[in-house]
Amino acid sequence: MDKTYQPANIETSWYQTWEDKNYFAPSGEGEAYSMVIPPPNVTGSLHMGHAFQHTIMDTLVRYQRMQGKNTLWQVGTDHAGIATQMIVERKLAAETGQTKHDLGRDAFMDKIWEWKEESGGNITRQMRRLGNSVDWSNERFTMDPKFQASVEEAFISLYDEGLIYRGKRLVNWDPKLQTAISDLEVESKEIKGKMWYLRYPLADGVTTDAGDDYIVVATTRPETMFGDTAVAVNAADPRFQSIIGKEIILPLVGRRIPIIADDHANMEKGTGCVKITPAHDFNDYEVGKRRKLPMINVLTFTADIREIGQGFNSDGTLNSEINCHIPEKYHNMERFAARREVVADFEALGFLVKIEENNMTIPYGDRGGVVIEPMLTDQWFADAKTLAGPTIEAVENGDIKFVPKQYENMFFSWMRDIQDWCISRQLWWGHRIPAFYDAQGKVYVATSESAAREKYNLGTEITLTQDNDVLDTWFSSGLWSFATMGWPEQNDKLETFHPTDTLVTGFDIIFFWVARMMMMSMHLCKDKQGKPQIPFKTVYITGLVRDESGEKMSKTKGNVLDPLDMIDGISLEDLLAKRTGNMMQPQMAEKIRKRTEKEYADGIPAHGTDALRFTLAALASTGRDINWDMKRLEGYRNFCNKIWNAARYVEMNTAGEDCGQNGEEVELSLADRWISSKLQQIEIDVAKHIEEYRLDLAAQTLYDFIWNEYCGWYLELSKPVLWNEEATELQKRGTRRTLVRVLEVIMRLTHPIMPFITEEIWQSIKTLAGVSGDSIMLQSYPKADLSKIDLAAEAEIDWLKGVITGVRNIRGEMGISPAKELTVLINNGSDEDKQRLAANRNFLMKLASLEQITWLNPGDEAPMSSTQLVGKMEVLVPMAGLIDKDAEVSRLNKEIEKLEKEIGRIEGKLGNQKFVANAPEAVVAKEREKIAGFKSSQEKLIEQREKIAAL
RNA sequence: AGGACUAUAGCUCAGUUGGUUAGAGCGCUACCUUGACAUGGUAGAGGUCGGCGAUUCGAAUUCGCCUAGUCCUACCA
Repeated sequence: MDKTYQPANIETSWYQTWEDKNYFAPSGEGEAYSMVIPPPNVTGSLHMGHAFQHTIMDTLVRYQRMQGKNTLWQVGTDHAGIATQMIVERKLAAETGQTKHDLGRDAFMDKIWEWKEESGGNITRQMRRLGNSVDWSNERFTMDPKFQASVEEAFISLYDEGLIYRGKRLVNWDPKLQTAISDLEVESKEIKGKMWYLRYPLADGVTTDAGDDYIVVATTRPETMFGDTAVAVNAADPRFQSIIGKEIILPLVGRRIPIIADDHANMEKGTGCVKITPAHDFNDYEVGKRRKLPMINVLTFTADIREIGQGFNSDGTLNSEINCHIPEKYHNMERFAARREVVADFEALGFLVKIEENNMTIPYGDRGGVVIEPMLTDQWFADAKTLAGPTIEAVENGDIKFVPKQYENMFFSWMRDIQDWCISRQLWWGHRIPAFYDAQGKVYVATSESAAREKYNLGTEITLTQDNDVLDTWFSSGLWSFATMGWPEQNDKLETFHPTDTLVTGFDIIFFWVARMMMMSMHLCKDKQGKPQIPFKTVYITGLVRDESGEKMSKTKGNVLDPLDMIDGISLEDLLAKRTGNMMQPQMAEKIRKRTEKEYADGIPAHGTDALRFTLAALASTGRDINWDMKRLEGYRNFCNKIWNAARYVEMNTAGEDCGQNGEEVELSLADRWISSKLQQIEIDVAKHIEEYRLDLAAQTLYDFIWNEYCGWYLELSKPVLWNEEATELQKRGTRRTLVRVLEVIMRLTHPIMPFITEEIWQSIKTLAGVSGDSIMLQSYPKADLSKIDLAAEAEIDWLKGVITGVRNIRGEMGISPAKELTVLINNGSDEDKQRLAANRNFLMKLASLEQITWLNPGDEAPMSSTQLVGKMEVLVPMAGLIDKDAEVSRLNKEIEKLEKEIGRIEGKLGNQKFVANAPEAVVAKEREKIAGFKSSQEKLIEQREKIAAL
């Protein structure tokens, strides 16, 4: 073994071995345990959030595999419709200046597939580097033909049941991407905007009660006024009673529109008069439906002003009666330019009453980043309300559990108020909607044109054309848990592994994905009793990985970290290139450069996969966001090095030696019995923490045991045995056997979190430990043997540690060199102390670095000494020539003061009658015991201090 | 506006059913190249647990209010 831990030397080769030997695939034996990976974007790359989730998933699946389960971790990617199409469009524009329309649909699709081939390996490469034990033999992609068939089947059966329908509705329209998007893809942002108060003149000489021949409406979107089809006032508003039913003449356009009464108009807000534009505002749309108002769409799909509006009736049918005139100067004008013009024209007419500053929230597309436009279009919708019902029940009755539980509330609040889901997208990259239209626009839903003819009995004289649109990516992702396993085909895999056990994902996609997967699975999959099948039993929600100052990592902020850079390291130059290259907002580059140079002046050194995984596990307290801390990563790399060197020590002392592999007789030292005892407790704790999704506690438990107990104490305690020429072969064999066996167990315990280093070490010591097997991956997870718990040994080691630490404390405080071997006297010891001293003299001499230990009997004269207490027993280090009187007095004072504080605190407690009367007996007794101990210690130290001070 | 979460050492975080001398890592101080490891060892320093109040014999832990921050939902003519 190398002297220092070199992760790069071991990681890739072990992964290759595991994969080649197909260890990741289900074993086919034992109880099933399954998980599906949240499918990442096929052309994307993994960020820290993925690394975090993948570490959790891999730890769970490796743990379950070692528990003997038949484990499946289903892997795959999704096609990420909008994101991928955008990238390829941008690439195309940059390379050839062409748009997708220049190429045409088929040729453009070829370009996307090329891009997928080119960049699609990224993710899977990263996953291999992260050590993820996914079942590569069953890798899936949402655009694979088989998956495509599942998507079509789902769509068609939902349509046939009436749960999918098509309609002309107002939807969220992204004018940049020119597609509809769902509510969830809209992000609200606070913005300082303006409110314009516009005068609308009353027609036919009508006046208001106040005598005005106009009314004033307030609006944040003047440019939509071309599409106004009414002005609403509240029926109860005394100011406008007399004009309800009258008309106004819409400025700039000249159209007469009615003044209607509707509760939507709030008397307290604005002027009490609201312009109603049903084709461009969700509230107005509802008003329009209630009041049967016509709708006029005045915007193009790129959100420019149309040359003439499109008129519709409130039911969505064409209305050719209504005047849709738009003044020529506005034709094809961009929406915000049009806004300025409308305001200017109103001002010129004297119709602009005032402008107010207005704080408001504006909807932006989460992908395109431009303001979303409510747009009247034909779209496909899924009846989410109906689909949601059973999923709510499943969470209510505990069939599906969220960890942490508070996310259930979030889930409920959303599901109980769910809106129909717009599932069509005006994109090319995705699953094309399996719907066909005849010349009259009548729709036929089937997998293909010929299937449609057959299903609907259509003759060849009828021409059919397929719907141009594709499905929302989340529609296909919603099928992920079961379509990856072959649904609609009923097969063994589905039967064995569905429902899956655990889903690990982030809270940000609970609605996008988790809820949709629940809806789809419960509607489309039924168990043998016909009961809706849930997709997973537990949803483990992780927090976000943020940067060191708590900010979200994002490309625009330039604070993104690639998990592989943490593993393999990266130079500052390369990191800068990564962060500032190919930016959407190049103006940020300078700021990012400065920040990166400051934080990573020397780039990032390599830490290895195991250290990264251990860090992520150690930070994974459930549901909490993680602020990434590079120092912590360094600490855990050092931990790996520690393990590595401990293993070297073990190997050096056991290789070629008799370690009792064949069950030879051994004699176990106190330390041997103690470490074995401790190990049992650790085995219980770690398994419990993993089962409870507390990987942070599991990691902490392992860290503490390995570093502080095994390395810190046990390895040191093994030296006096192994290096003692007087030790018997039985004793040496006992210690060697314990050394190597405990290490072997530690490796198995730690393997789910740190797969590589544990495999490497396990391989090199397995024979010494008397075990065989091809890989640690396939070994069983350690299980505690309660018969090995030895409380007497633990108590005796505590005593031993007390004496050693006592001497070391004197040494440290008094500045005595560790090289100086000390003489120690033991005073006021009990019979038990005497016995323990006799039994452990060898350990004490070595670990406390002593020259001599002398047991003082009652009446024996003790020299002036520095004192440490172990219980009632005094550990004395003679001061002569070594220790300064004043230093010792001040050391004692420090101790005495500490005890004084504690004694005062407990005295207060015990002096409180209510405490003594009400607290449980055991608690009171414990306090009494404590204070007695503190008092006797304090007395001894005071006595000692007086003696020394008197010198 | 409604809801959720968070606030513990200089920093990043633990603290399970109320009873601990409130812990870990990093950082800090002093000393140490002792035959696994300086990516190390030994000994230390450092916290009135965001604030106020309540319940209790006893609160970091339970409850209420407040402050700060993060997030979600809704509304904004």
